[in-house]
Amino acid sequence: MSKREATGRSRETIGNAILPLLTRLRRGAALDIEDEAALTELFNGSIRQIKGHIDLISQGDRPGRVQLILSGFACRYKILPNGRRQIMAYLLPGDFCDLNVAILGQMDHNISTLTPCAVAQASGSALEELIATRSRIARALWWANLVEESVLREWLVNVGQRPAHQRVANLFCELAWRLRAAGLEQPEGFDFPITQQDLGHALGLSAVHINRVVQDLRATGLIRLQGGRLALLKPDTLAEMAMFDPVYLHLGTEAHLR
Amino acid sequence: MSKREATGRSRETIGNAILPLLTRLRRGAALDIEDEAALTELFNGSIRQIKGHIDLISQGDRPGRVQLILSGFACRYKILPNGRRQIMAYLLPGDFCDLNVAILGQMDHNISTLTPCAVAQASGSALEELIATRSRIARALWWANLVEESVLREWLVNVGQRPAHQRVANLFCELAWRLRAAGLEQPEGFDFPITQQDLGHALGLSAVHINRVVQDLRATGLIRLQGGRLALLKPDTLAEMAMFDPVYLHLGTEAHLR
DNA sequence: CGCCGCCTTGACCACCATCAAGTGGAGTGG
DNA sequence: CCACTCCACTTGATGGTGGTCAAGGCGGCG
Repeated sequence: MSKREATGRSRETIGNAILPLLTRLRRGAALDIEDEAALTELFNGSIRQIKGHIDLISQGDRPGRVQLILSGFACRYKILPNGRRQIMAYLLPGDFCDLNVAILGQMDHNISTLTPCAVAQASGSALEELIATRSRIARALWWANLVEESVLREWLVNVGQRPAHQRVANLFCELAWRLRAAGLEQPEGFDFPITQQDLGHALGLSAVHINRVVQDLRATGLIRLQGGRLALLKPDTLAEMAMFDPVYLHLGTEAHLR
Repeated sequence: MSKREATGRSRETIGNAILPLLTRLRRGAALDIEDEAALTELFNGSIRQIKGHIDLISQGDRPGRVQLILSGFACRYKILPNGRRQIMAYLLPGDFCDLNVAILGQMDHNISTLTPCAVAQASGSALEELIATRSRIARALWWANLVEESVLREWLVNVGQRPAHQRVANLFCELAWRLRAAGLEQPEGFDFPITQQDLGHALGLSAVHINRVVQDLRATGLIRLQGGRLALLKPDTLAEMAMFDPVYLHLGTEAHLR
């Protein structure tokens, strides 16, 4: 979880890989064709293919660039002096890694890949200029940031108030809804490459207990989870027992699973 | 915690009550005299005195105004269908209540006072104009928002990974550092009007257990907590046992307690 | 083929929730 | 001035949720 980056770097065109970002921003702000072109151009041409379990940026860094996940899963996390680790967000395609560091000045946590990822990067100054000159883009980025904060609040509720089985079910629902919204749903469920260890670190539970809960959810026919794929077999039942209410995801009214 | 507001409303001048906000924003962004005057003017003239345990804004609201805490304590919270309550932030003087709703469009949680509060409000459209025309102010507000998010991340770490006594100690440290930074420190500690019930709701612990932990902290001479006042008797020892590292508060390098 | 990471299952027990009863101070009304 | 109420704090007893430790199975990859 903390090898330092030693990875391929290539000049590919970004192509459709920017789509998850654009479809998401469209929900929250009115972008015109030029705005979208400017964003696409911003991240075009500097794409890196990064292996799993590599740090993208670490606490204390003051980078002059901003990174965007194009494919794969990543996470924000902190490690305490006693070695305990808390994951504070899962980053899916279309999520920014470190927009905040451009404003805050310094990273106060780490970001690492969970799976192999394609990551685009843009220079901080180019982004700053876009923010200064295109107010719609500035607003859209702020909006995306606020949605992330909203998700974070719900995670705190989850860890603070819900028993283990509800926590796990809730996270499964959230990821399913988000992946669907990003257009990453597939006939037989979703790619789900997160280990039970990493689920535990996100939910404040031990890997052993995650396993027992997953067994239960399987036994009651609510989910199928095997071979790195997750399918919600009874999304409504699962959402209800988890007290999952997708409002906090700010996906808009049209986003429903079934 | 959910009476609806029925409170005095008066036309006072804001005077020095705006200072906690300005001193905080100065840490994160360069504001000139005109910027500060514009912010002061924005909130001037519409100040409400609100009693304790009154909702300032509720989930689902779409208000056309933004509220700022001038004095007193408030909190963000959510209530689950089963009645459990999670506090997601304590709001101190100088904190915005609902800046995010101006961008997100809809509140996804509630805000209520914990004690009697003085609250200033500004119209959303006036704020929007300020953001559009004064880029330094826009940046400062975004910065304040990101600091809040950083605090939220640390709360998740706290609830997810730390045992009860560290959680409590950590929260005490955070509030002491923040109150000191806001200029609200007093010779004999701080005003600390938060009930043990509300501490529990913030930390994911029962009020009974909070009480036992507080007893321990008192017995070991680390804190004094009585009569609505809190004093950290051995700040360094407390911070160390709590694994408290104030970096996440983004107070700047000068902010140390002793 | 052999190693390594992840998943799985069992045994044990600690931390913390819940329930319950009692104390004490502040405010109110007689 | 005193009874009364209300709320926050306090303390004890009991039990459950979930952590820790340990060992074994299984699949992927070098």
